[in-house]
Amino acid sequence: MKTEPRTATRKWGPGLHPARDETPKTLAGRVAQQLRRDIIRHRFEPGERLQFEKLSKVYAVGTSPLREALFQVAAQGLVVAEDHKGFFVAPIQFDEMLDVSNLRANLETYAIRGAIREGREEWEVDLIAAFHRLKRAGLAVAEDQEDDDLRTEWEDRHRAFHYALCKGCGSPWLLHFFDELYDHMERYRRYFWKYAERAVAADSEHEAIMKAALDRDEESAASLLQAHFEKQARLTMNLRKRVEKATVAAG
Amino acid sequence: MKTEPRTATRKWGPGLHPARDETPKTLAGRVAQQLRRDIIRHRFEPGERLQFEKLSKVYAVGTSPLREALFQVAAQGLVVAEDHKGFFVAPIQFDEMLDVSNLRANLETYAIRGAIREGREEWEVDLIAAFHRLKRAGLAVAEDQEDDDLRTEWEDRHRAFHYALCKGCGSPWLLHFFDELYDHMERYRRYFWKYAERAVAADSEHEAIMKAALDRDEESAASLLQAHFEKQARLTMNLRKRVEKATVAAG
DNA sequence: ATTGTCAATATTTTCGAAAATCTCTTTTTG
DNA sequence: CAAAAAGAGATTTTCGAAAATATTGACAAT
Repeated sequence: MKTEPRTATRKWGPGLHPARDETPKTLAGRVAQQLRRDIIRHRFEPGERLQFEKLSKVYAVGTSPLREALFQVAAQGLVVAEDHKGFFVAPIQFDEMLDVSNLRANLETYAIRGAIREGREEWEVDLIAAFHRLKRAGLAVAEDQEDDDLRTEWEDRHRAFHYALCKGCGSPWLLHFFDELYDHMERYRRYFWKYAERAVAADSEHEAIMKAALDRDEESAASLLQAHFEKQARLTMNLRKRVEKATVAAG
Repeated sequence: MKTEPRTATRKWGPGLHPARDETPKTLAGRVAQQLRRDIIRHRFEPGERLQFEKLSKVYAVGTSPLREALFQVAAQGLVVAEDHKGFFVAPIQFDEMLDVSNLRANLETYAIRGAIREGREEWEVDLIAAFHRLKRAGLAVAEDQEDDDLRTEWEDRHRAFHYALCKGCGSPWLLHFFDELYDHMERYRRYFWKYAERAVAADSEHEAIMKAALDRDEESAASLLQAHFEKQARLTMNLRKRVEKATVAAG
């Protein structure tokens, strides 16, 4: 016999994504993480060209790991790749934002239903904890609406809350899509920070959703969550004209 | 002025995926396509190690494009990447198959509802055409159940039919997830060909779904589609024990 | 016998330069 | 003068070798 075929240690589920918190052990992975983060936080302009020479300096890596990182992020849609032409930061498009929002609404209501049916004690505990942390962050933001670090903390906890809601459903694929979509949504939300009144008034909605979930009331939880998404989308679209005016003026 | 910032030409939507039919202009893209195809068609064993030296010869490319291709496919979950350890063909896992199937059921029923509400004439025409092609392929397969080329043709048309069903919803993100999930599902289905009775008896279900869709009957279409998925999942799971026995015996 | 250490080997990862492709300007042609 | 062609320059893509990391097997210690 030649070589005993080694097989993958990781159990199963989509992708290579190193479980969001893990630190990648390769340059390529690290750059991918940074790049993702930097795009979400608008360190690059929407549609901006991502040149190798420039990025090589910014991230202090050679072309190989950079290229690999770019492909990873492109697979997620935060970067757009065009053969022989290069890579570009994904544009900001209102139509896409609505698409992402609608799909999230569908996915998360589906997930919460599953979680309510199958979620175990651990799910409940994590959910309550996540809400508590979100609530605290919301209060902090309300006190100082200009502090971007506080807002970032809120953003992280907001993601964690929604994730906790979905987690009990036990579908790795759904959670994978959740992550991909949430990244885009976060990017859009941050884009609107610049223009929106700084207000975090959604905590009561979050609380109501959580309570319905803990009561194992599938219908209430699902419809509250759906309404939550629709309301946020509506609020955001109200900003549309203002933003478009501002960007036109700036460009 | 320095450089007029070029921006991406592609409008928007997820990813780099070159619209499924387009031929990539780079080696990396071409290899990614081939690799995807080869994994779906089981030219590699589940869990098998994908070594650079070996793959370099198989696809006749250097390490750079190969590596980039691997990352692209890994982002989709068909390949699993482990830092400094290499790449592996995704394992075959029944739990995952069920997960994929359930999520597809949710996504496609959601899509068909949207399509029924918003789909235009073009959607109807494409759908009818796709069904007709699928039906023809089904008849061909029924005549010679051993011919793998016929089966492959059926498989392609089956994908096209489901895609046509969803397409009218007008959500690029949903269609993107559709593609990713379908690839996995096709891989699982092909895995079972080895063990299953060769029968393509689902065409009547497809026809019923299509008719409900064309009648713009959201509820019927959605529940028929849901039932379609559940039935297929049930049938497949019945094979589970047989397959497990076979693989244990082989290993 | 089992565990631990170390060196040797195999493999992945990264770099730097060559090749291929695209972009933009200039020149030629109708 | 407009439009096509050609050439120079910039950028991406690919290759081949060097560096970094994992794996294997031998040998020593408990």
